[in-house]
Amino acid sequence: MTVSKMSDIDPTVHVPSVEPPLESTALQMGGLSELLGYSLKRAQLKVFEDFLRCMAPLQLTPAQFSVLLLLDNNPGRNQTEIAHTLGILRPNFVAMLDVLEGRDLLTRMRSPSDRRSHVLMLTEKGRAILARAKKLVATKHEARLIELLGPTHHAALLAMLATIATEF
Amino acid sequence: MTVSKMSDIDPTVHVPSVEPPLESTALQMGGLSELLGYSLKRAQLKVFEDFLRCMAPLQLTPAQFSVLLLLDNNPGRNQTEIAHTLGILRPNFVAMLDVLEGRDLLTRMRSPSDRRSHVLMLTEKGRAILARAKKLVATKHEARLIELLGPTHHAALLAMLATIATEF
DNA sequence: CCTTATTTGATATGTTTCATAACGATTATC
DNA sequence: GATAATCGTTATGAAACATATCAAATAAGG
Repeated sequence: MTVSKMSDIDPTVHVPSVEPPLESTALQMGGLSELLGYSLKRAQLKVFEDFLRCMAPLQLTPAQFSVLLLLDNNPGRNQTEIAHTLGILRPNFVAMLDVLEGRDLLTRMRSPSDRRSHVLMLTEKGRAILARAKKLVATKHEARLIELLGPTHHAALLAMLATIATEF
Repeated sequence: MTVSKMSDIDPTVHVPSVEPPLESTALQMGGLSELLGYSLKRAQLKVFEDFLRCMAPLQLTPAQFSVLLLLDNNPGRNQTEIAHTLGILRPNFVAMLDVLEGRDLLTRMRSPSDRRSHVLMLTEKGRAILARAKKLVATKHEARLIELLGPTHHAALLAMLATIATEF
């Protein structure tokens, strides 16, 4: 509390109304900042923004990066499996793959065992881009976040977010 | 590490290949879960989902709730100011206000001092809905999150998200 | 004053993201 | 062998997000 009590104010003294040079005062958030969802969204937007900046030389969105990373760690999976674990609906995944395949970062191959499904695999170029992307993410993006929060807090934050994502 | 060393395995013993009843094994996340942006997005989606569930009886989205809350704490502000502090672009704010005004939760009044701008104010109904909404958020929504994380972790999480949102 | 610039709410428009229904081809089930 | 389920795909729509522009009102500069 920085405001004086009424009894402290001498009515004979001219108080120069301490707020005049304020250019349209900042708004009261009214507890909005204490809403986890609000802070989550705000933080997420900032983080994605920075991700895009760091990844600008490779022209990869967060979603595209996650697809390449998942393919690299799970070769031979089909579209349904990859899309599902990323929370992407299959119809929307098609156009996404069209773009990545058009950039020659991955290939769709008809599976010999089940000729309905496509086996997804990173191309040589796809693996190269992913390697560079992982370096950029680690050194430019995530490193900045760790620097801001400290490694301990950063780890704690990750753990709490995982808890929410899986157990909420 | 739950995997035995090779030297621990007796080659004469039949190991029943511990993975057979797995229906299309879970995918390797390949470090994706350690990406703050990924976990942030996942957690944010879950939280918003729950917010909508809790708010279903009042039919308020997170964005609509934030507008009502901000108006209640900052009466007499115009559209530009409210929209700006919420990170909403003015053109998109118009339709949002049309809906809320159509539901008789707020009113647009031409300002006497500056007849370009609209002074926004909650109606009686708007204040009533907001009061019920705040109760629902506190008792159903945020309470569940605090129960999941514990009050201390919940507070720490809020603080870190605020740090990211403001200083990143 | 009078001209010029800026601001406010609004419209139009486009892009991106997200969600649902349905189809042909293939495979599984009974 | 008929029926059902699954795969990738297309079509389509709703919602969120962004840009350019407008008329009206106000502010600023000469």
